[in-house]
Amino acid sequence: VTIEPSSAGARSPATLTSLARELGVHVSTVSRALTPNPKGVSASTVAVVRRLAAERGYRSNQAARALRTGRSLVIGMLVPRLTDEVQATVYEGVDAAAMAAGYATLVANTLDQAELRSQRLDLLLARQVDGIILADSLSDSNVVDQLDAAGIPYVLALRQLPDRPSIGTDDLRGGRLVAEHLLGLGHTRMAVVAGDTRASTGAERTQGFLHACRAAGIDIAEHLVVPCGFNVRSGAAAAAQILDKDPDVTAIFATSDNVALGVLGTLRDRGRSVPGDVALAGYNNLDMAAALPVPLTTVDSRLVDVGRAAMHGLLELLLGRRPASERLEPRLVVRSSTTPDA
Amino acid sequence: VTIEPSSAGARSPATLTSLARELGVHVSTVSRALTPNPKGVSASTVAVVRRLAAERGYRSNQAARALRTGRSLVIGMLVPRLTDEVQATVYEGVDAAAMAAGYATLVANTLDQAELRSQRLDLLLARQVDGIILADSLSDSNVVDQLDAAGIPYVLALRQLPDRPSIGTDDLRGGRLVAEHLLGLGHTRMAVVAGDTRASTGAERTQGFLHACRAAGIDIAEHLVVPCGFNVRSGAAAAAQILDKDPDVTAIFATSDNVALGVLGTLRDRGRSVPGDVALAGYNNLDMAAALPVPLTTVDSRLVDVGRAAMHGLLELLLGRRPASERLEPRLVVRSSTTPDA
DNA sequence: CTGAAAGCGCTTACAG
DNA sequence: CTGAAAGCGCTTACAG
Repeated sequence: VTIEPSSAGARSPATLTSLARELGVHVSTVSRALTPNPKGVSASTVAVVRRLAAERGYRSNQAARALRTGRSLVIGMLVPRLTDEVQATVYEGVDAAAMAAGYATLVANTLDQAELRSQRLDLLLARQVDGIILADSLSDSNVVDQLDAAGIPYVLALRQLPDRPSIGTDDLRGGRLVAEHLLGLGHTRMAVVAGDTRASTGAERTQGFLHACRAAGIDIAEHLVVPCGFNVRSGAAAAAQILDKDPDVTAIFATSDNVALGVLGTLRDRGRSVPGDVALAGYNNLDMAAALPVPLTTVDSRLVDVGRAAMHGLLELLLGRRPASERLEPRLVVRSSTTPDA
Repeated sequence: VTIEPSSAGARSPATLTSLARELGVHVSTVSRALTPNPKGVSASTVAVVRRLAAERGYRSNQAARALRTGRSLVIGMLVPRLTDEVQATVYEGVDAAAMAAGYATLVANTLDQAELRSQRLDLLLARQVDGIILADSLSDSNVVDQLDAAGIPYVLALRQLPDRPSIGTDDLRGGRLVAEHLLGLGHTRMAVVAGDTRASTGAERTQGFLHACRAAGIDIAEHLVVPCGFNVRSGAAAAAQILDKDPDVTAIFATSDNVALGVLGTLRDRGRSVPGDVALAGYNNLDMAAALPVPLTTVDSRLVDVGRAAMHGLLELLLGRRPASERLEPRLVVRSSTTPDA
């Protein structure tokens, strides 16, 4: 079979049928020859078919494949907001693992708003996603019930919910690590900027911190544990509230680096130095943390690993197995915002 | 027609055929009744069909629709890396506009690597995307030629290329705004951390800056214009190089806020204060810029608007019209990193 | 206004 | 090892 030079772009895209016609074989033969591990086709046929397919720039039509097989090879992911580097990093892990497994990922921002969350979920389901990764779970969110009812496989990432398959880091332990570090430096007058406590991340990091303090005989007043949104602005406001209530705190734990950055801004505005007047710790170990004028002590929450593991869990689910929920080990990263000599 | 209570989740998902059977009408009638603006169907039929569709939780199968109509209602977007808040913000604009128009967006990281770029492009094309937004163009990238050859509509966002449809901000002007600001403060000994000069953003912001300086009679030595990757680490290294060559620069312009953050770290390590010893300006006006211990002077590059406009341009293209390339107006945001009293 | 039919491109069980 | 057929769920031009 001689192959005509293809007049680039002009002709309509190659299909199994067009290849079959050109080769004088049946479309089903072409289809078989093009599967990853062809079986029941002669090696020579495979070679000829693949050569022409490459020549013609053939690309399998995923819509047709999806319709026929009932699997779209697309998974959906719901995140609070992708401009948050924390979320974007988890997504990076998900996407890498998804691509490696032949899946594409459709992400959607839900801005932690219930209405938007269910609207975007609907859109994902209409797109026939094979499964979903939820990185935006809040204690009051009900999308998991919708998913259970619809029978769509899903895995929670980063934020967990009781009795649901989920992958995250051990946030209780992460909070404890920070507490032990600050206690070891002699701090007793401490405050927590807790983040969104409807998210298990904010709640458990805070809880782990408070537990460890209590175990050391230090009780932290309730009004010095201030919830806030997981962003710079909201962190700044929460810090202001704390300093109004107790201007003499010597250490602040923020449950995310972005929140810590907001706290830093407020401390600056109030003329308090870090760590001279106030020691400050964040969480997540974003790139930004190391680069700040005063490098930030924080906890590495292994966000790419979380994303990758969540996708692997979902793949298990898609194969009909039951993946175990996992809690990865967090790691304390000590820098100058808590210890000047770091 | 009475509607049986649906046994949630258990039964297989509703299709046009299942609805038609249940109502005793033809599938084509159901299809027509469910289009946004039904024509050639009686109002009463529309009502009955829609009621049952809602009751049964019917969702149009997008794979089937795509196969039949030849349009997937999915667009692809190539970005260097979504963990860069700049890119994530452009994506947010694209996604918002896409969703409003009934499109889903498939994003892919290309890490500014040619090989990965063409691999991910291939995957997008196999998914039958209707069009593509390229936010990762470099002067040496050839994917646009591939796209031209394949006849796929595309729009460049943020980074431009000669003679291609593109939406961005006026980076020449943005660079000029920074130069005029610094010149106005009396600086003459200045340096530029240029970012990736294969990207039009890095190249033009730098060019605009240098032009304005030259127009004011200030020439900046070539070795004080240092290219780097658009990230914190690389910005830090470039700043070190600059300070090694001229320890007495009084002002540095970084073509992105992340790069500026890296410069800040190096200045800290060298014991130089900002703006006392060195004035520093960034670009993009990320949230982080305002929160830094020394709030950062920067240029608002209207990233969400860029994303939204790029998607609108692509929609025009999909309708067969030729959208004009656009350059949005940047805006200088002065903060304390250049003027202590700001 | 409604029905009947064709067909988008693919995969897969069934023959031979 | 190859062919022929059916069918995934939808849309749309064509009849009536």
